[in-house]
Amino acid sequence: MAVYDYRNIEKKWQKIWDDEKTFAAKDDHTMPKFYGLVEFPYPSGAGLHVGHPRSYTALDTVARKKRMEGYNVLYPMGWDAFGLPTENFAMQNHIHPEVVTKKNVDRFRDQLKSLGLSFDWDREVNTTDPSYYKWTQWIFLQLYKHGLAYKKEMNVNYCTGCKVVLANEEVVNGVCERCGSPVVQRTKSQWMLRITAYADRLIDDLDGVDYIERVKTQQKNWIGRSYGAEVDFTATTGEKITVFTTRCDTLFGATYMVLSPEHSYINNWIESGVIRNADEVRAYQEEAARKSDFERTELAKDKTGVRLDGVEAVNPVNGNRIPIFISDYVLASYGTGAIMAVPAHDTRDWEFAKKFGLPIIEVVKGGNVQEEAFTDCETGVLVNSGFMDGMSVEDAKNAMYEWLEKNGKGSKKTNFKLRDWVFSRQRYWGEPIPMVYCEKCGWQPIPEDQLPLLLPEITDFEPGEDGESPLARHTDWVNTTCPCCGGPAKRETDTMPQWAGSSWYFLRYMDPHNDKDLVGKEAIDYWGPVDWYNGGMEHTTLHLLYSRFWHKFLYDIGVVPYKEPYAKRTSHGMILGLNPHSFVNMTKDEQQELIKEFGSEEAAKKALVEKYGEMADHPIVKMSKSLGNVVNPDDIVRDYGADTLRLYEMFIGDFEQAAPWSTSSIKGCRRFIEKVWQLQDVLTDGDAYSPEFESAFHRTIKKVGSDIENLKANTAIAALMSLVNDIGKKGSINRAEYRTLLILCNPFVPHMTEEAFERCGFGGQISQQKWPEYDEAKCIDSVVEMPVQINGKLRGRINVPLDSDNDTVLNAAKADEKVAQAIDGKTVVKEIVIKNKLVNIVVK
RNA sequence: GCGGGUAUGGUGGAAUUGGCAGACACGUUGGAUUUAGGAUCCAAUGGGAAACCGUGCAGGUUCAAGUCCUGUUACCCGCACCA
Repeated sequence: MAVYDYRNIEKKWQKIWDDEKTFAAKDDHTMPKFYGLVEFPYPSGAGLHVGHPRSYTALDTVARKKRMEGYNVLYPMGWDAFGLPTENFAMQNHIHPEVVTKKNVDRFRDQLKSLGLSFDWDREVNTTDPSYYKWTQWIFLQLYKHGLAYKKEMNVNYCTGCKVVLANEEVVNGVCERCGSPVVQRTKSQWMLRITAYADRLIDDLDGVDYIERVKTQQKNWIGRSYGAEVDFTATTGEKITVFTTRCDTLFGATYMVLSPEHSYINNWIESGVIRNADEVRAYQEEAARKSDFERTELAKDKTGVRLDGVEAVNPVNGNRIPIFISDYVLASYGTGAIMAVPAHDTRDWEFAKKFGLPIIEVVKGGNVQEEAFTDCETGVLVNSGFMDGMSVEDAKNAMYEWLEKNGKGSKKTNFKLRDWVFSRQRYWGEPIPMVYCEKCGWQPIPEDQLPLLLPEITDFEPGEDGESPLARHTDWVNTTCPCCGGPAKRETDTMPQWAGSSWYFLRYMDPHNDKDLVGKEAIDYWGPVDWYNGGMEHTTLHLLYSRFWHKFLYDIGVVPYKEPYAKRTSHGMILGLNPHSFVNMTKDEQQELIKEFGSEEAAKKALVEKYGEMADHPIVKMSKSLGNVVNPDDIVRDYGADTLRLYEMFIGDFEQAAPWSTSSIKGCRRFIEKVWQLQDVLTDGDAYSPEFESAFHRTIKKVGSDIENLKANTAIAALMSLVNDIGKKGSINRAEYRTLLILCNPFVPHMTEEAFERCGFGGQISQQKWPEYDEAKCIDSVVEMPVQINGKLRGRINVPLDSDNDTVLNAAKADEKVAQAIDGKTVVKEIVIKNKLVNIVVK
């Protein structure tokens, strides 16, 4: 009996694949290509998580199948290695981040290789490698030269824990996405990238790519485009106050105006003495500034504000004078920082008007505006609106656009929620920003032939007191000469954010060793774009958006020949763990003990929640060190084998859905692999499928193939298990059948199938074989079993030849004993036959 | 509040166009083998004694509904005063 010695089998084949470079992409550009990509990991000190292999294995099965189908496959891997955790670890342990990074990368690489993933290791990239970040810096310089990188004094999100500025995307519920510390507002001079210049294209070009729908909608919502108009009101002091509105049709209903507390006019008015309640206004402004983003959202429901006493605004369409308020429900950073308030047709304005006793004028008929704001744009009809009376909302908007243009009181305008990208970090372990500041010449880019601008070797990584970069202390590096005038100048000491290197890495894989260009023309013409990119939903509004932006910029300057980096984007669900503090996950004994202790199940659960917090109520949670429910893939590889881990991760459930890890379910996958392995012992001769299994094999080939392409590996594996169960019942398998079976299993179970293929002497390596073909006509058996229903209830089954006509089928059905019994003495009202599928006889 | 998603046995999950609900697997139970445990193999396994009843809940369309329509609830994810 063949012994399944998975440890030696897996070691053996991993070495062969490595030595022979079995999975290296070929230079033959006449072959059809397939570029599959998974998000390269951040090589953390914790090592690989069982979540990583889910994505990697899924595209690995695709890559392996595509190779067997004759594609030249590029399936690369690399390291997104700049970032805070490494720097923090380095600080605590007094080791240079470079050393830490190298150690972590080596560990990750070993772990990935132990999983038998068919990456092309010759194309490994590392974002911290100077030959790589040279090009990251080069792209920054191009952005600068094209006016898309600029320095700005601005309010930024400052993480009190990491002592670093964060992008909007990195702030979650007012706290730092990474460390959870509160985020406060600070004024700092920052490098910014003008991603907003690409806002329209980042939305519109989504139409041309094959992304799963939720990614598209999430990006669209994040970019937040809205069409409207800017309307010029006039202050009684003479200034023009411009507001943005998407509902210019309601202009006649504006009964007050609101400015954000930060609006620039306010200070002018206070200083010139126009405002009579200056103290009150000042106090409100200060209060608003003190509130963190978090508090501002917390108090979202309760509207506050102060009326400016002494100045009013004039509505351009009817000359009405309306009061002006300041309130923090109007954001300085969106639109013009000022709104016209139409309480009758906007919920927030309505709440504010009710609180401050302001008039509510209905201008769109359809609701009861004294009870609640009427915001429906579909059914309403304009009233109290002069020349627009009787129009629909849509028509009124157009009429108003026209009126505004004609009278010079405003114009159409599109606004976005998307903000420019804060690109500076006051940290050491990132790409230096290749800019120099000269007192005489201002900011100057360093000459391209001086790239890469290397990170200096330093030993003190602590951030400076007011959040200054540790590089700022290293004056010998900071002090340099101006590339423009040759005079003394200082280097930028901030570094780029974690997201920089990952914004273009997919291009470098196509041509990783090119020392002249970011990517060679021939390489990108052949390999681009990425055919299939899989990654986490958490990157939708970060990495995925940023990298699309950079790619579009590179397209604009002629570096890449196509507009969208990724033709297809899919996303995997997380692998979750069991919560050891949840009552339902405890053993019966533990539960009994708790019930004894607290009196009842309810009381026990309550006690657990008190002890461990709300989380105790959730049986399935994210894996975390503190809960001790983290599963280490190394343990699974050691105890069950890489093939079993791979098969299990693919079998665990719907790929897009989160799934709880279950170590006991792994056993079933291991059993299946052993079953397939043991079939070697019952092999018989034969160079064609045996008649009894012919249709089963054709069907399975079809199903496994299409399921892999659709990320439905779980059902592909189920089909293979069914087939193997049937073969097991027969007790033998012929060589032709076994050969096909091994190839079908290979994408999921690469090591065992290679070994079995070799032992059976089928010739060559399995990964070099052709993917089996199926014949549609042979997928169906010549005899079909059809269920027979009476009044929709199953009463019998019949076996009839494939494609039998209705009469034959009905006669066979009525000949069935149970069916005949059920019909006996009743009138047949209707007879329905669905060819090859089902019979339903309706009787009364 | 807005946007997206999910709901099927004890568990993870399957079910082309509406066409046998519960594939496949875990777990459980019984049996075989074993000194014992583990491993393996065989059998049973949605509920119910049965008629029947069963896909979050309430209706509807249909010969036929997990799937379509109307209403509703719970949970998850994203955004959150974006004018």
